Amino acid sequence: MGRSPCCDRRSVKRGAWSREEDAILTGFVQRFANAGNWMTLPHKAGLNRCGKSCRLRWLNYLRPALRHGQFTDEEDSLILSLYADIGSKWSVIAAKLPGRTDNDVKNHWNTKLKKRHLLAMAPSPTPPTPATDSPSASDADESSLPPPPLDEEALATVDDGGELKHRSEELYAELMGLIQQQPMTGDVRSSSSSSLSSTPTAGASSAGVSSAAWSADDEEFLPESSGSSMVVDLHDPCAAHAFGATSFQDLLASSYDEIIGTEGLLYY
DNA sequence: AATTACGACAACCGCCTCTCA
DNA sequence: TTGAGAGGCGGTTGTCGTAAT
Repeated sequence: MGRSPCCDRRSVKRGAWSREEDAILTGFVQRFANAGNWMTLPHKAGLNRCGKSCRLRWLNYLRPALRHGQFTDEEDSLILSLYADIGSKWSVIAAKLPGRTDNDVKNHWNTKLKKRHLLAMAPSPTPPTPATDSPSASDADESSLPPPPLDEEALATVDDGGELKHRSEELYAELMGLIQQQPMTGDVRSSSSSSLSSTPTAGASSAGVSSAAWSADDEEFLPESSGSSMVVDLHDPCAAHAFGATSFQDLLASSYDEIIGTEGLLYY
């Protein structure tokens, strides 16, 4: 029996995405958000990619309002706290971190936080003396470490007004406050006009960005135009000529940095 | 200067769940 | 009710840049 692959791996391109592919995918998703599904998108958009790959690229990298770059201490603490609470439910954890994807959180965990988590879990090689037992007594960085993780039984004992739950909620509220104070400019793909709560790809489950889906039923997904920007039909050769290029491939290759606007639309 | 080790992150893989005919 | 297709998700791998040797 076995499961048939979603696409022929031999016939589709794999590996890193090019700028041109990004631009085509972004333009297509923005323009035809309600016109189909991910499996048919590559064919319609003229991309030689697997539909799943397109979806992943959009969700993890091209989507508006995504935040790339370093995680803050508050985010680290929240991730560690949530991991201790629910485990490796990266999509759930990412939903608590506006602008972060489950892949981002997962990568961050595997490269950094996992070690901190293991260090925190590891038993001390020597029994702690009363003098060194107090928090942050031996290491200045200890103060940034999360509290020791709790197992499920322990969690069950603190469900009502438990400190862990409170701490998690406090951290989240603190994080939200910090994020809202930050100007939205500066990040390459941060949206200047779309708020985090109105992320167009946010699913109905209120899970936030990580549960985003390009759903044919999602009528609120991405407006066709935004503000005074122009939306370009990538398949219209006349449009390409209007911008002084023989084709959009040429156009995209020559001016990618201007093409990808703050909302991922094709701006000019 | 060359090589190795490591960190960061993008992308892929395969299984599971959900939806719909 | 059921089976196929699509989406969602967690685990894993690949690649590239940089620090260390």
